[in-house]
Amino acid sequence: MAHSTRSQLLVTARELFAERGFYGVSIANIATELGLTKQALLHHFPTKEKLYGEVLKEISGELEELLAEIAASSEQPAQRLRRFYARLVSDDADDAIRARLLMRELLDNRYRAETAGVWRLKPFLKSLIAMAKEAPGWSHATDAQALALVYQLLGAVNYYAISAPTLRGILGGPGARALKQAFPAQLETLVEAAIKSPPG
Amino acid sequence: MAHSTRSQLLVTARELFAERGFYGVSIANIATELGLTKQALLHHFPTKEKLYGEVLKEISGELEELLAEIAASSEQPAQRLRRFYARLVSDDADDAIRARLLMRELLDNRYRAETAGVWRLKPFLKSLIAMAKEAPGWSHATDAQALALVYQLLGAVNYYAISAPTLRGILGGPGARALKQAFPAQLETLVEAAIKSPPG
DNA sequence: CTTGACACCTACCGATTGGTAAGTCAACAT
DNA sequence: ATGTTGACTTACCAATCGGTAGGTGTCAAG
Repeated sequence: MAHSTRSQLLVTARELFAERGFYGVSIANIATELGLTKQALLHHFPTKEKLYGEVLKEISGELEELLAEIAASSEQPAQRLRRFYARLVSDDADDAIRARLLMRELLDNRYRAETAGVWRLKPFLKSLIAMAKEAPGWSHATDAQALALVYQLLGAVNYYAISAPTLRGILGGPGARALKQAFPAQLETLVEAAIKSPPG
Repeated sequence: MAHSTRSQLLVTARELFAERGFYGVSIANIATELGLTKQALLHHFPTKEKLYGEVLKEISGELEELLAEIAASSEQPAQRLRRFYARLVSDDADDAIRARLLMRELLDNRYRAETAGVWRLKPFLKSLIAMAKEAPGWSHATDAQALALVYQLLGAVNYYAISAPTLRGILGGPGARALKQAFPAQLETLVEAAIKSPPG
């Protein structure tokens, strides 16, 4: 049932929530996008919150999957981290949508925290910390230091990932394209430089 | 008129927009926070959009002011950049509110772009790029490369700045405090390492 | 031929949204 | 005394919000 109404609703909801935020989208918006009424949506998802929660669950699952895939590789720790961050900044439109929705959740969840099980990000961060501490020079770092590192890099990637429309506005098409081209190499440099500068 | 109703409304609006986003806050919410009716607010600001626009204008002004202040100092370029980023991650609650609101604007402005004059961030980014290109080894970098650098660092700082509640949820109080303590030093390391790794 | 489940609909609900209209009331200038 | 003005109010509006109630039509199983 890859194209069932239900899964189409989830896809559409993800896109709209990512673009306009939870309060910026009505269930009617989501349903009419597929030529349905909001009652059709409510037939598949009992409430708006539940729908949002399911979108979030899908996303956290995808993230863990991605990290697990890279963690399972036989590369060096530093190389794995580089590849992980590079992967997050891919051109894939779905990745941008996911980054936007996660950023919004980061901003909003103070007001929806426990209801949606947001702390799902916890194992994801734990894995990242573990990966960082395997890098040369980082084995003696504290968890807080390793977390600061991976979190800063996460920020470097995701901040950019959500900025595409704004940057295109500020820089214009050619400027935005030049940035898009320069960004990955600069990011790799940043990740490498950061790992090579362990604390202490 | 430092404590005029008008300026109090602007302060309250900034806080609430930062916490819940444009669509998550009603003008009635903002007004009742000060014991007023929403019509009192509409007396001072003709529409909700105009109110939001004024908040945004204030904020971009503050950012440019901060950057100008640091740019005017006699420090070395690299030192100025380090201090600028460190300043953004201060404990100041107002800084956190500003970071949250800017992040929301970054996410939302595709749908409100020209109306609110968001491209005000442009001179701010230009100044940052100029400051980066003054650092040793960066004079031959392209604008796109310098922008990639400063934008990544901006992301590293702001992503963390908006994450406080979520991280407290994930890590618990002690863990969050340890991170808060480790973050600035790690950030300085990151900025330094990044500047010392010019492209090419 | 009937039954029941499923997917979806129209009709409706009370609450809330941003905003308008038309005041009231105190302070101040003439 | 008499306007005028600024700050704020109550009363109201149509539109939209999330959600409920009670259908209709289709299709497969018995």
